[in-house]
Amino acid sequence: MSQARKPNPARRSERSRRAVLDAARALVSEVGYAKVSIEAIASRAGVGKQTIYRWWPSKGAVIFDSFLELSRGEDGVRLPDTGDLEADLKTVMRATVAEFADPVFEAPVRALNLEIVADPALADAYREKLAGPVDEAKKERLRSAQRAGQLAADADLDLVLEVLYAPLHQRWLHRSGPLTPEYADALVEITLRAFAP
Amino acid sequence: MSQARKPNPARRSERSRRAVLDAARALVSEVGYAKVSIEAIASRAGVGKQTIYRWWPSKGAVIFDSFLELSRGEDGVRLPDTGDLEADLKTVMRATVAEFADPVFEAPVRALNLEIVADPALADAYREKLAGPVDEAKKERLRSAQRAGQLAADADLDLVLEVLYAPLHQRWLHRSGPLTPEYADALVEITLRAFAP
Amino acid sequence: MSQARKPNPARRSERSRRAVLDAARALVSEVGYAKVSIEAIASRAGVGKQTIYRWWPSKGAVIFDSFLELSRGEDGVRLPDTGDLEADLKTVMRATVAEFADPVFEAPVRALNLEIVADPALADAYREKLAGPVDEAKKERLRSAQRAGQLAADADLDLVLEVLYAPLHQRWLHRSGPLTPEYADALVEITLRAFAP
Amino acid sequence: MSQARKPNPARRSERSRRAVLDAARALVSEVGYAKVSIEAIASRAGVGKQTIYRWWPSKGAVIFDSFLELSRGEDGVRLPDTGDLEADLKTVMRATVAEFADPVFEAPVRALNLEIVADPALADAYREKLAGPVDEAKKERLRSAQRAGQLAADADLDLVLEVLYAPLHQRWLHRSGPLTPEYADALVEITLRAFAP
DNA sequence: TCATAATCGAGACGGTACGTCGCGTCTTGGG
DNA sequence: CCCAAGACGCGACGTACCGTCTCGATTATGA
Repeated sequence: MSQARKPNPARRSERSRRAVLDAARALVSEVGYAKVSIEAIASRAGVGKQTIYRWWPSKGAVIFDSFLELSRGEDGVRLPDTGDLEADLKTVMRATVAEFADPVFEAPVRALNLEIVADPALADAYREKLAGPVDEAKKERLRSAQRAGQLAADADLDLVLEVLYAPLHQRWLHRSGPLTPEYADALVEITLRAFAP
Repeated sequence: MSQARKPNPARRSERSRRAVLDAARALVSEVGYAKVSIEAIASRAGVGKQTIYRWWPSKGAVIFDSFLELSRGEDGVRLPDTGDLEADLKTVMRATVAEFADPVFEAPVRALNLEIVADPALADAYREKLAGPVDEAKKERLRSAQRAGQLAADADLDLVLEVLYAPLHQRWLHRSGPLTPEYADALVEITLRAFAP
Repeated sequence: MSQARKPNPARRSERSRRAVLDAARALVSEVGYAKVSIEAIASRAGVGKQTIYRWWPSKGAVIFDSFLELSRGEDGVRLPDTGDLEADLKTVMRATVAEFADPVFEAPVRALNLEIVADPALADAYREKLAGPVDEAKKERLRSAQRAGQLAADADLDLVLEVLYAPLHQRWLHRSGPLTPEYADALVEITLRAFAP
Repeated sequence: MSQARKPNPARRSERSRRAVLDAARALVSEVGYAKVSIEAIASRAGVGKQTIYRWWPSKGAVIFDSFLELSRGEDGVRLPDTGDLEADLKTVMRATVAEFADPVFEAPVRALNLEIVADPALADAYREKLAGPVDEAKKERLRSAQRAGQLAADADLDLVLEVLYAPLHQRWLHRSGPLTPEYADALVEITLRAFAP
């Protein structure tokens, strides 16, 4: 039998790992997700193809990892808490809108979304590693608001986040409308009205 | 100069067109969007590859067109209007939830979403040809509700639709939570509260 | 049954015929025999592909015909007859050598030879329509020499021509040596010695 | 710049090389030179197309190589030397005539000639690798005859070979006459008369 | 301390699909 | 009925990458 070779992570070359992830990120920005090939990543990284196949199961996984790498060290995300929920959320939402408007984020973030839609395993990893911590921070802020009586005490916080963010994400993904600060504000106002105490 | 040989649509073979679209639809269902190749479509359709390249710019466009074809004749979409907005919306939303739960729709609809995210041109076509008419029907129902005083008269109807549907779509796309009738109801209630007169 | 359609030559368009042959000749010179396509000939000639397929059985036949066309009117080829066979033959052979050295003849004549080697039907046509008349003129000169006692009376004239020309043709076809006036002379001398009375 | 990826011959797979050449030879015999495709060779050889393109520049080169392969080990070609030049040459020429009459040789040898006429590089390789050694053996026999006073001491041996063989080759290539033992004899006699001491 | 085993770069391999070219046939509309 | 135009099914082209598979040449322990 062809023994599912298990490489020994202890011997893994850190230098190669970084080179691969850096090359992956650069290529996604330059040519777009669909046109990135493992061959190109290996070549750009100065790495043998086998080294990639040894440590990652798919192109999507490599690129996903390259995003993960970016967000390392961003631990302890924390939302502003001035006591004024509406103001705080508008600050955050306006920042999100601005981020999406940045063309530098366009290619990689769209690539990330493609992977998530296409691959359930990556979707799981995304929720756990990337979205999870951020969502938790947001929910923490919402809980603080619940304690302050600015939000229905029995509101389903996951649902609140969906109502708040999903319209924005969809509009960006589908390019179905402009992403403006006013739009950010409107989403906050609507959400707060929907989940008012 | 880029030549851009323009085929003469008058001579286009209707038989080939149908065969290609049918084959495309079948293959997406059978093997999934990513694994469908133009070669396979041509072969299945009993058509030369050139015939596909002559009339469609990309695999995505073929598959997109195959969806379009499905929804032809569905003109005059019309939402129920019993006078009770909440009940009507819940009916519609529950139906939507059920549709998304149907494994037969899984592959093609996910494929459609991948195309839209990846290709602006297809996103435009989607909004105009597929989403547009349906959205218009929904907005018609909402306008009726506005006249009946069940919805804020100044509500931005596009926004209402986003708040109503985007959470559902996102949950499905990201597989980030269960799609239940209760979830459908919850979205309707929240939306109505947010946009109450 | 699919009736081997027999076109009516009476209705044939002379204008198209010329255009095709001219285009064929031009293309062989420009891109070489192998790279000439019927599609290109038709396009260059401003003629429908069917018109070519209607009147010629193959690409080779078209190109062959284009050579035939060139040699029309060259009727009554006649070799010089000064009474001195050796001098006359040297004149002719030197002219032949010079012709082969002309780069303008290179592509078409090589193409012609390729056709002849590859296609027995064209080889027959070649012998009958192109080589035949010329060979007959040569043999006429040789017969005159036989009468003058400069050549063995029982010499097989076809064989004489082969000994005279085949080495030259082969050297040119295989590029296996230089084609010089001295070479032409040498072939004449050898042949005359071989077939001396 | 033209990149010109150079594969590393050290890593070349001998098994693939043989399989390709064997397949090429078989296909030429079966369907004829013109109808052999690289795709068919690769498929028959159980080899990726890229493996062919990596090591050979053209279909002609593959097929040519397949002939070369056949003649390996045929080193030390040597003509009979009974002391009687005329008898020896007739033996050899009759054998050559018989060879050309063999339908098994028809397709491949004609293919070889087409390549040589069409491609100067292959013509060079032909002269060096295939014709060269054989010609050298023939010239060796002729030198022996010169020493024995059966041939002019100052005869240009390349020319002798041309006069001897070119008529035969041409007759076969152009199918312009029958190849009989008598024809072989006649060529020998003529040549000996032409180059008599 | 050194052999020894895994990882590394490189890249050849059998394949699949790409997007293009040309084949020979067929259809359309004009003269 | 011929003609120009050109769409059609088909087959092959030469290229790009896929994922697997050797190759030496470094490492980096653990005997």
